Amino acid sequence: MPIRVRLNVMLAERNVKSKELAEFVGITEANLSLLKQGKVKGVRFDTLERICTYLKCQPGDLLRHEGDDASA
Amino acid sequence: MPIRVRLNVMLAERNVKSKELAEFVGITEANLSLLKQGKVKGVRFDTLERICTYLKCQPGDLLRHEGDDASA
DNA sequence: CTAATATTATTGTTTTACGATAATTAATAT
DNA sequence: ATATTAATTATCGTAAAACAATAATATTAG
Repeated sequence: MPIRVRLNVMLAERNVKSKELAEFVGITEANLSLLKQGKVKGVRFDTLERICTYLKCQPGDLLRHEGDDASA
Repeated sequence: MPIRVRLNVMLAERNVKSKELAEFVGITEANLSLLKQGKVKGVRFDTLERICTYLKCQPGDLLRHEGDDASA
């Protein structure tokens, strides 16, 4: 069970455009899109940090580890 | 304000040895130590995932973004 | 349709996570 | 003190991948 990137949800909730976040973070829209779609294998902390700063959230809001709960 | 890696705390709380976590995750003790000390610039999701699995925790328990609260 | 936004695709570069190893430094006994 | 264990730090090397730059498609909205 992988780590799920919830950036998509966060952006939708706050009605933040990819472009403005990408500009603030300092990465291209293309790469931000890949991150949003969960198509990257990892993330650098400085990138994560800037995203958190802009969205005023914690890494835990963006990254979720699903599948270790024993809720039957 | 950077991302703080709280792995150190988590291991201490659960009394987990670096060696056993390193073996489970599939990385060397040396690299796990670097991650623990916050001396890496990023992390791969599959590594993060295995750590979360072993510690039965969420990424948010391991990574914290500090310094964006406006508690005056 | 047009226009704005977002995704995907390509190519290339640079960064770096990580392995492998060894040495050093704590701790924890004995 | 001295083993024994655990953890950190240090080198060197490599493979992976984050990222840039760009262009081509979607997707969505008017």
